[in-house]
Amino acid sequence: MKLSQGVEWGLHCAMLLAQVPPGGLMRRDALAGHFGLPEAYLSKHLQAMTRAGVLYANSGPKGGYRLARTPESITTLDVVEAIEGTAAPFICQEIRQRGTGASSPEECRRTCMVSTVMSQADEACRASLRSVTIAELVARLPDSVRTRNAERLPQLAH
Amino acid sequence: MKLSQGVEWGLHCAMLLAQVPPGGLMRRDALAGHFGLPEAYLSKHLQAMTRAGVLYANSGPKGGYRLARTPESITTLDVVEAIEGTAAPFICQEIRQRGTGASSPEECRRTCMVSTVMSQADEACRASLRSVTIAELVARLPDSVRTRNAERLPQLAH
DNA sequence: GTACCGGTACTCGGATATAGTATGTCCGAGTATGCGTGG
DNA sequence: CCACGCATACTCGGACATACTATATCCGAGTACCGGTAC
Repeated sequence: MKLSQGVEWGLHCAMLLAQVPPGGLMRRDALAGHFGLPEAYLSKHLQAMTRAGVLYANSGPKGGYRLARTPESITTLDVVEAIEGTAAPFICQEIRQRGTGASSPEECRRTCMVSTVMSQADEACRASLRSVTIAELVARLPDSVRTRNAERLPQLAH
Repeated sequence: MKLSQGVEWGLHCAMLLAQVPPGGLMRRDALAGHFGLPEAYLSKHLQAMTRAGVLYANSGPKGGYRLARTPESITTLDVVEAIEGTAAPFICQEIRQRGTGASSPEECRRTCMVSTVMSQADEACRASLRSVTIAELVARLPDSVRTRNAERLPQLAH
């Protein structure tokens, strides 16, 4: 059940990219250096976010990453699903239909209660993540951090 | 992020044990046979639930498992935590304090927003699981299943 | 002087090793039973 | 006949292999730039 640490990296990177001036691209090594992360491994997560349509990437000189949409339209759930995958964490194996105490297909027309409860918990978790956007995360950063980024990022981006 | 399949096994076993007549113990092989599960591996999860105080186990002849408490006082969260562990799925590594863009300890007096959001989602998930008890899961089983269990279980338990 | 072309340097993307955890299995510790024995 | 002690069979508990996924890294595909060259 442990959550990948890549989620933390992805969210912080998304927050940082949200603070880059419009039109600016930020290179992979700049992102990695800003947070002290291994660039080679970070690339995997950035790649996943790009595939999921959260980031937009450009190759070649003057290339780099930027958000694919506005920070207001990107939720934390988008980032988590981009990295962890959209598959449900719980997959019912219908063990109620197996073994000596197996239920008949008739009795299984309704979804297994265990599966239902787990799905509800999953949905509650997703709803919580969906309710917060990247823009809101950035807005709640300390003022000093935002101002420092506003000063440093134009130099790192291009 | 994938959830262990042992959770499904544990919940179904807890539901079944809740239907055993009071005072009756159910052996491990009976549980495994009822659901068609590998007995050797199931023992690991039953062991975890016993350690967590969800189940009570008795060794020797006439031994077996029973619920440690009433089905009304055992929540699905209890079972999930017993098997998956109580550790939070997300652990903040404070990458905001690392790298060239590191924030000062002053700016980090407040908890990292990323960590906060993830904790809220985790708490939402737990609250959802906590709101459903084993007794309620059993109550929502099809009548035919409950009656069949009421007939079969006294033979399997002792 | 200008437009075209080729080479070059730089960026991201996917294929490739390694480590840690979930999965699956086995044998040993502990216990109530049942029998044999002695009083 | 009764009580005690011992051997036994049966149960769960934890130590031991294996498979899969997350972690970590590297090199190749693609692109924009820059300089040289021909007109």
